[in-house]
Amino acid sequence: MIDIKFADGSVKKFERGISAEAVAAAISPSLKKRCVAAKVNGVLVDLVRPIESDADLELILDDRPEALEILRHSSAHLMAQAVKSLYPEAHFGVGPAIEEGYYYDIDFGDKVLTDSDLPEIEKAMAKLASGNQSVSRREVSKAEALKVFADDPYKTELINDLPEGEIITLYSQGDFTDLCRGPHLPSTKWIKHFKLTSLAGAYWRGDSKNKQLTRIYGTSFFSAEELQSYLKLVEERKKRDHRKLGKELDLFMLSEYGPGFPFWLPKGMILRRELEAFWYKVHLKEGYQLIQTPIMLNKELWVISGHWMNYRENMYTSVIDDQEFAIKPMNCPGGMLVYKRDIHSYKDFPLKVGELGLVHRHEASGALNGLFRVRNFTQDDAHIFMTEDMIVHEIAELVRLYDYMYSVFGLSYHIELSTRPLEKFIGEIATWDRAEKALADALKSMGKEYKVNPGDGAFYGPKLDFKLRDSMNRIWQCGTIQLDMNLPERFDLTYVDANGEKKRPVMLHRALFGSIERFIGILIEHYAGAFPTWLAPVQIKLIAVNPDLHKAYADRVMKTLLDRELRVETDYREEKLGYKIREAQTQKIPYQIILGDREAQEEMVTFRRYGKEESFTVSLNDFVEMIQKEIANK
RNA sequence: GCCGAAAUAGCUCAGCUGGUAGAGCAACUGACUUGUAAUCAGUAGGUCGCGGGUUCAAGUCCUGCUUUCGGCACCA
Repeated sequence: MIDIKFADGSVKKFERGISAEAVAAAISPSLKKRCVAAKVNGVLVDLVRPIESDADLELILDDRPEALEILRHSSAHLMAQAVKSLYPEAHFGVGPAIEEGYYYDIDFGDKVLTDSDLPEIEKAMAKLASGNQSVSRREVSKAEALKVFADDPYKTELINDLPEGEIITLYSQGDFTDLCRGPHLPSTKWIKHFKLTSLAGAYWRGDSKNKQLTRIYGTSFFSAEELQSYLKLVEERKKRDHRKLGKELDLFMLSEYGPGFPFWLPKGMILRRELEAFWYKVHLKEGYQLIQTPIMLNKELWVISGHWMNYRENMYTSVIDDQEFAIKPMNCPGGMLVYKRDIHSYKDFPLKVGELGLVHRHEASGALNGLFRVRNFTQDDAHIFMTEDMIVHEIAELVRLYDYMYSVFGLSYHIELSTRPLEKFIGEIATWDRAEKALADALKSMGKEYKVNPGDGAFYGPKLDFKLRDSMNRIWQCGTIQLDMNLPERFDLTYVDANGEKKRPVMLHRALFGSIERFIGILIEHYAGAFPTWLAPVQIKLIAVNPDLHKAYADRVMKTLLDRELRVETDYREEKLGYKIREAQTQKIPYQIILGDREAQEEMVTFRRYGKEESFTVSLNDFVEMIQKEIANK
């Protein structure tokens, strides 16, 4: 007999070699029904794995995130089984569970799979799943595994890469066997609510030098309701797509004459200018100085900065008077020149210099995506020069600033600290260690949680990245704070210390929105195009009930609102009220004001908020006061 | 850049196996004179992304290019 200790601390005796499934069944049949897998001594295993000695046992029920991952992983296997039955020539790569589902990379040989082939695969999956095949696990030697997958070049490659002596496991269901670490569901009967979602090319082992396989994406849930609500979320994201809303709300456009170079339309321009005005205002208050450096600078500058060496393929260049020039992909080299114009004293520090700088980067054509990935964009950049002992305090100041700015938009975030790369890095390891510690200390001093990404820093220094979560539960990397141990050296930046000696300053690059263009794209989707009043391109729509009778009063109201710097549009068309309301609503204008006899007689306005049914009648002055207060509070 | 798909009126889309284009919305004109999410009627609007080819005939088939979309790779 062995002792099984449960998560609640209780201990029970069972026969040696009992499975978690049998343990669950012994407790209650209903528990067994909901069991997907088990954690034995903290290790996730199949439900049917025999437990050979005393162990801590945790049953993984179907409401656990781990359970969903197992379901999806098993769904990927089921899909592979279905594909194999339909396309016997197919060779399989890898098929993991991912954030919102699973995929499998498959080599179909000469056969080109299209979306229209997916339903057939789905059908085959459903048929196989309903067969209630049991899933079995088998441990084999490397030689044996190679024999099983002798005809499968990708699996063979994977097996060959496994360390000698490692226990290799195979999972089988019906006539299908896959190389897999597991764990898996005990039976395919669990897989009921799934869908194949899309098809794409994907490089074998994620390397663009390798052959491209066909990747089939799918998702899977334990209940029909969860699948439905996921599909609804996908629909909602599509509705909020900034490319679609940008077109519908006349914010920006793209032209095939300039792929990746967005055009800002009048309404988008207002949004953009409001955002920038806010940024300028806050940064001036924070003690930043503002500069603007040229778009295009001589190649020699980029040689000094190191960009010419490392990133030349992504830079646009041009020859002017026999001299090679490059359009800036980053603002820092220009900023360095500004710093060097003057002699600096330690008394000037921290010196905070901001720039909304338009940069150009030649992104791969396939990477372009609306405002999210463009070839020219405006970085809300700043460079902070200081002494090393100021780092902790300045980082803390920045985190406080970011915290405030993101909160204005209702965006939550988490921070990731990326540390020194293992190979490609410059400078002394001791300096890196100090810099990394300074970043971490700043966060700790503020009680901020953070995740460490070891080795993920830039070659010139460690960094903090701010990952925002939007209203659709997606993560966007926007803010960044990077310590740069490279440029001050390359540009020979100096300051004069208290002893009158020249010293090397420490420099920080930082961006808060990252790219103004991209951030606006995020805001469009985050707000679903219904911007808060301070950002809305049109804040108020004035609708005259009967243009003939009420236009004069409406014009007076408009003048008052314009005088108060509110953004107003009028609708004097000879249409039914409902028609005009509807249009204002679809344009997501925050306030609609209805003006008719009742309002004209007493200098009143009747307003209705976007998305709300009720309307309120107040004096024009009260309305102005209310909306101005709202705008001021953001 | 790579794999796959797509491009038709300002927008959203239809156009089957080839027979020189169609709807709804928007625009314009007129009627209606409107009180909270689409009043009615009419008019106009297109080198079917661009080039080449097959054919008596191409939006439709083939081909090159451009752009877009879904991914992959990339993202200092």
